[in-house]
Order: sequence, then structure tokens, then C-alpha cells
Amino acid sequence: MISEQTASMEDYLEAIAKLREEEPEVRVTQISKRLGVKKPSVTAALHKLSEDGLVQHPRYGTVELTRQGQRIAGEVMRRHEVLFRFLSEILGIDQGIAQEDACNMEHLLSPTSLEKLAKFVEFVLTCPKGEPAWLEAFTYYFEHGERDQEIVARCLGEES
Amino acid sequence: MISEQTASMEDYLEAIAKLREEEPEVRVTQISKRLGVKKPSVTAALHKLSEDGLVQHPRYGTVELTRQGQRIAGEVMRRHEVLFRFLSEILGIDQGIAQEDACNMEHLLSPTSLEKLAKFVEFVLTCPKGEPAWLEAFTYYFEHGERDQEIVARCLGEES
DNA sequence: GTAAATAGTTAGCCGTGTCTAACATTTTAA
DNA sequence: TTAAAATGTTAGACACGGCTAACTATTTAC
Repeated sequence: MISEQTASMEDYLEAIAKLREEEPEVRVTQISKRLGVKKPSVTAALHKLSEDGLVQHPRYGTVELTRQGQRIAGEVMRRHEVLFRFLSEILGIDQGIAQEDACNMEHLLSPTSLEKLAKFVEFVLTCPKGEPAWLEAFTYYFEHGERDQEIVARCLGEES
Repeated sequence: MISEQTASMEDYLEAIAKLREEEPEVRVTQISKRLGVKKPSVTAALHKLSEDGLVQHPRYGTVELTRQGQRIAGEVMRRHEVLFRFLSEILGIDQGIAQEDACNMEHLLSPTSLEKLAKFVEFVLTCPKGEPAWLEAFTYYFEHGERDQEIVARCLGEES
């Protein structure tokens, strides 16, 4: 079966893809360190991913993603990226926490929500004149617990 | 240990709390139907939750949340609510999908992100004159793939 | 070229959460 | 009031994903 990877298997694919970007060879030890799991867990995971046709991994050898594996890893990374940017750049959450939350949620976001969220982030961050005023207004609101009256006035005034 | 419920355990607590709101008595069968799992799974889960002091459940009897259980269930429901409103009311995602995604992610959102997101939703949806213009602009952008020029003009014009 | 260090695997365990099949209890209704 | 239906539990299995201990293979350095 190809469909329905568990969250963890996606984590492995993602880790392998990222390591591959950094180094020419990916080995069990690297994956182990990156994910913070012991080496036997990596071996077991690679075994499973091999069965599913997502990685190639000769005994005692280096790890390569198959085309399928690359595709899935790419999707996971995209979900991560979108979530991370939303959390950090729009909500203004600390990058460390944003990374963590993105890591946790990246396996669960539906395609529908992903696309909407991606567009939303894009929409906000590519505003013709930099960040829109309301984002600044949100920061104020978050920090002070109430609206900045000047911005409210503008908001009301712009009603067509 | 009280800390660190798995996602599933939180699902059970949430289901019990919701059922409790609807009916005076909560039984294994109801939980089973609501979560789409078989009854032995419910029994097993209740056993574990009992051990953790989160539910009370006499053999063959009805299920009650302890104070602790209620507290955790409340937190889960809050996370669900915030995520759901963000997805459905701000991103405009179909309610069914929004419920599903909220269900999946509600166990993973950090407190920091939760509070930020909650404020964000509140900020957007309590705009003094109903939904702000940019939300409408986002819908347009999502549907047409480009900005509504009139709204862009307004956005640029409002720069102080 | 061989011994030590490093890398990787296997075997076997644990905890979580699910299932089915079989059994026990409680409720309902004839 | 007792037989049938509904409800709930236990036992035993499985998949996932993690761990340690012990083993094997490969690499490095002397």
C-alpha cells in the first residue's frame, strides 16, 4: 500500500529529503540525530519505507528517496512551510515554537485547508505596500488587548 | 502521571464532555458511536482514563468526568473551537472539512499558538463594522487568483 | 594488515490504540 | 418471570513506533 503514511513515516521522508539537500550522502546516523530517535528505530522505519517503495536502502549503505518518496517528502515540506510562515510571519509566533507546531501539524492539514492557508499567507504577505495596516493593528490588539483607535477610525472610514 | 495525554485520550475526554452536554447519562455505546470505534476500545480507553483519574466509570455503569477530566476536556474543546472558527470563518473552508482538520490538529497546537490564533480570530471577527474589507478581498483573491484592483487602491490609499 | 572505533542491524521488549470473538450483565417485553 | 435483546467486558491478536542489548559489518588508524 502506498496511501496512508503515518505521521512518523512522513517525518522520516522529510528528514531524508532535508539531509539530502545538505549533504551528498544520507546515512542512518544522520537521520537518527536529526529526528532524535535511536538508530534501530531508523533501521526499522527504513525497512518499512522500503517495503512501501519510498526509499532505497542497501544494507549498511546510504539512503535514497525514490521518486514517490521525493514526491511525498515535497508535499510534507510544503505543508510545513505554509504552516510555519503563517504562524511566524502572520501570527508573529516565536520561530522555535512555530517550527515545532508546524512539525506537529504538518501531517494533518487537509489539502483543502493547505491551499486556502497558502493563499492566505501569500495574500497577506504580498500586499502591494508591504504588510497591510491591519496586521500591524493585530499586533497592537494582541499586545494591548484593545484596538488602536486611530486604525479603527481608518477601518470605519474606508467602508464604501 | 496526569500530564501528557495522547491524542486519543483527549478525544475520549472531549467526546464524553460533549455527550454530557447533550444527555444526562453517558454510556460506552454513545462514545463508541461518536468516535467511530468499537466498544472494547472504549472500555480499554476508559480503563486507562480511570487509572489517570480523569473519569469515573463503575462496571456496566455510566461515565463521568472527574474535575481533572473536565478541565482537560475543556481545554481540548477550546482548541477545537478556535481552530474550527479560523478555518471556517476566516479561511472560508467547508464546515465538514474544518471540523475534521480541527479535530486532527486540536491536540498539537501549543498554548502560545493557541492564544495568538484565538486573538487573531477574535480580532478579525469583531471588527467594528462586521467583517473587514480585506477578508472580502481575500475571498476574491482566492477565487480569482488576483487582487481586486478597487480594494488594492483603497489599501494603498489608506497608508498614513 | 590487523585492531579499534564507528556504523548499522537484529532480537526482543514495551506502550498505545485498534480489532474480533466470546462471554457476562443488565434491561425490556411477552 | 423469564427469554430475548441490548449493553458492556475480557481475552487475545495486530500494527505502529519507540527502546536496549547484543551482534555484525565497515572504516580508520596504527
